[in-house]
Amino acid sequence: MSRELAKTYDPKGIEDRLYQKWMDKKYFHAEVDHSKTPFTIVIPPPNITGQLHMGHALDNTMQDILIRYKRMQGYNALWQPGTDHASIATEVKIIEKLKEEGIGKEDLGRDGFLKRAWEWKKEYGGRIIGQLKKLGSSCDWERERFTMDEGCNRAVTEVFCKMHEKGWIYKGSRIINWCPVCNTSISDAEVVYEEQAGHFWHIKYPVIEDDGSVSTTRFVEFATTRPETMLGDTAVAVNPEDERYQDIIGKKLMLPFLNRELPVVADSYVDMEFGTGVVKITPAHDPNDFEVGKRHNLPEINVLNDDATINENGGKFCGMDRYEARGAILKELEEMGLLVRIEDHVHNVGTHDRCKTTVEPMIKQQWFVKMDELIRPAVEAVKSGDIQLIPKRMEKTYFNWTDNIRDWCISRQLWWGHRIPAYYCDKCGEIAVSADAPEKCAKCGHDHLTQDPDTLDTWFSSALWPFSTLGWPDETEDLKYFYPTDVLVTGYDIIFFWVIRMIFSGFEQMGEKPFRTVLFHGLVRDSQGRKMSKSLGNGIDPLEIIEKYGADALRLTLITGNAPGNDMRFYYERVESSRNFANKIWNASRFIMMNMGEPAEEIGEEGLALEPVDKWILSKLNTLIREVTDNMDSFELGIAVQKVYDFIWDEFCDWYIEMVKPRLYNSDDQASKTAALWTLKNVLIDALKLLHPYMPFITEEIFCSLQSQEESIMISDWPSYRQERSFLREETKIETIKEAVRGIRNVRTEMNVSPGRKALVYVVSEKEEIMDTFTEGKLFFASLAGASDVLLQKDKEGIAGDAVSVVISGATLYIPFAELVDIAQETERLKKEEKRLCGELARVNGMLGNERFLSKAPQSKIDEEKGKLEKYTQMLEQVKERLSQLQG
RNA sequence: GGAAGCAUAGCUCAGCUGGGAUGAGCGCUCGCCUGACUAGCGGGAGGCCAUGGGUUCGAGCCCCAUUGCUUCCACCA
Repeated sequence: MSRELAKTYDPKGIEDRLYQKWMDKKYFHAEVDHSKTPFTIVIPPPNITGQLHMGHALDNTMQDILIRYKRMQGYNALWQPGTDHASIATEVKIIEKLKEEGIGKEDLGRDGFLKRAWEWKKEYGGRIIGQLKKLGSSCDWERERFTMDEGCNRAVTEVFCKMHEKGWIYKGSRIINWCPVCNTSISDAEVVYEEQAGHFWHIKYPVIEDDGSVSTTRFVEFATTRPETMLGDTAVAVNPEDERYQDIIGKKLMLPFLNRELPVVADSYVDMEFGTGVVKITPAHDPNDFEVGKRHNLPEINVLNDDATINENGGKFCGMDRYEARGAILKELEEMGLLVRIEDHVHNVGTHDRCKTTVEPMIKQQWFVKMDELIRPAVEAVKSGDIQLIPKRMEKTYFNWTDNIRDWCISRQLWWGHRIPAYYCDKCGEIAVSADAPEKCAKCGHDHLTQDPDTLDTWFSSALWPFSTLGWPDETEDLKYFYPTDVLVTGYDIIFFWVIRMIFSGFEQMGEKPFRTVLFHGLVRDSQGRKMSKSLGNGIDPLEIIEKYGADALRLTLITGNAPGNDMRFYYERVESSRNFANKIWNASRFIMMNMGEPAEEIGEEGLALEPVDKWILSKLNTLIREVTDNMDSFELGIAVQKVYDFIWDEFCDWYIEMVKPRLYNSDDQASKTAALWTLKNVLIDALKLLHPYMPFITEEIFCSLQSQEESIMISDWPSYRQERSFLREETKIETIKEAVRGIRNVRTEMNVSPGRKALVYVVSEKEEIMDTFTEGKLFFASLAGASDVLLQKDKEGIAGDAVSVVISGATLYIPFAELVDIAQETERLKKEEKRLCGELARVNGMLGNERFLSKAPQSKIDEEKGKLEKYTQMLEQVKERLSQLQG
């Protein structure tokens, strides 16, 4: 076997090869196994129209980390994948494509259109799956689902029928948001408000006098931002308390153009302070007016067609576009002297989040889900902590929505989606809701019924995702075993669209929450903090990053330096730094393999001549294992990997490997060399395991070449904390050495060691502890400023006082510590230290002298402080002694 | 109008339930091609933790106010 490995790590080829291997071995696959505890995550299904973007990359990296971690811990880990039909997004795309071919949606007809849609799905639906694989996602692809597959369709129909029977799904006339371009109603959540500069048109209507004549002197003035809606006015309202208008309440006004009589009604909805205190009421085109209309029994007159042109109720303006009509109406009003003035006005205009068209509130027959009862268990679950939101502050956002919930408009005038299972009798109009088309009308017996043409909001099926993917409505073993799922990972931006709806659906259909924990992440923004968007052209393609730096580097970048739920900025520099880390591990492993020679037979831990350095790194590793595991259990993914990163780079590479080199190069002591090699290899392996969830590819690649018999790191055991590997004494010892070495390095710069020479540093000390640490043997460390090699050794002759002796080019120098430093500098440093220690002591004394602290603080804390008191007192004494030496 | 978040090194951010800012990456600077790694090694300079009060033995962290930025919700004609 060749040990020749490239000097730099190149993920190209390696990643694809390993992913294929994992697939072949079926490591991602999970089946019901009652001997193991399940751990389940359902993927937020990406749209079939979608391409992998940074948000997906982050979301799926987090899920993969959790899944791989739990899998290594021995859980039966299932990551359930699938895609979303994304009704409106897909339909819009297909229409666009048809447009290029010069075909309209209507030309194809419903069936023809759906055929095209399925072709689209077949062609593009798999694209994003392939991209998720590039990222390393360990989903169980054998279980891949689609929101419009047979099972999900059944789930949707079942839920619709059940809820309809319960009376929680109803059909009704309401003001809904209508998108004239997409030609469909949209839910409140899909409306985005945009601030736009507009106008306030002050208009007046003439009063109809008691004798029936239209007054030429008495008018009522009001202001509007949408003059064209006047065609649908059926009243004018004032506040009942408003003194100014008491005389006209109950009178009638004349609506220009249409000669409709408008009653003046009194309603407390009107704000006296705002504008003129008069509001025109258009029940068919404004949600508030609709309510007023209901209270006063006003007629609802719809003046718009679905394409936002004026309909036959608009008199002579019939056929005009809404904005064209606005101009025409204003012009005529002006000519009639009814336009009083025009004011500039900035207001918020509702637009459709998909196409940015200004939505038009319209009165329509739509299907709704009644929310008040349904939402209750969903509120309770979060309140009681049955479902945990991370970070916790997301609960406020959650309750803000649940507290103000309105009925959910679920019908869409689209073709691509789940068709509503409602059938209308052609003869008597009776509605029948059922999974299968009824043969005849239950009321009149007529045998011809027509299905509702509308489809359901795309989130209706997504809401069922955690259990529909596990087989619901059938009572499957999967469902019993894997449900409820454990964690849902998603962005905070779809908390209303999706998270809440899954929660209430889970409780309603399953009688149980869909997941225990929701882990939110923020948005990935560009380096200037802007949202990545197509229109700005500032999107960064994760696949390009993977291509250039590798999936591991991308994953590490996305997961570090960011707290849950916070937005993050994407920097290429950070990807480079991640890539550099991959390279660092690669080279550390290369170093170890070079020294191992041919893959050696496994050496047992017992009987090893472990030296203090070995015990030190093992002890450090042991602590790391405990901390990382704790962090991951509390979903602190970024913190966990940061610790692994620091351990590998600083402790393992920069210190341990350097300290162990002399033992490897001068192999006179075989037992010592063996111990070093064993430690190198085993520490590396455990570190790789801790890193594997984050950087699956490189860890696997190294793991496999490091030990030929183990087939994969991803099914190896997660390292566990071992008490017997906690070597506190050795830790202290090596930390002392590190401090000494750093100290020597600092003075070294002033020693003018000529480049390319070797230096030997002998350390002489009366203090047994320091002696011991240096007698670890020949400690090698690189780059003591100018010296190409430096060896630290115990001096055999011994010189009083703390000192180092340096051998440069054959000449030996014994340098007491105190002389190595600039006395003025050192004095200053020591004085600072003294001051700090005095401060510390004051602090500790303050605490220990405080009765409230002593009575309230836990005993461990008090002991800790007592320990510090002792330590600081000692240190202060030493500092004082050194100071007096320097000054003396 | 209501709500939430953020303000810590030049930049981007970590700092867990109040207990020493040896914070991290990048950048900058000085010295090094040292037998794993220049995608590297070693050193260094950068912070009255936004402002003003308060609670506490002790505040980056808790409370109040102020300023600036971001986001979400509601939408008043």
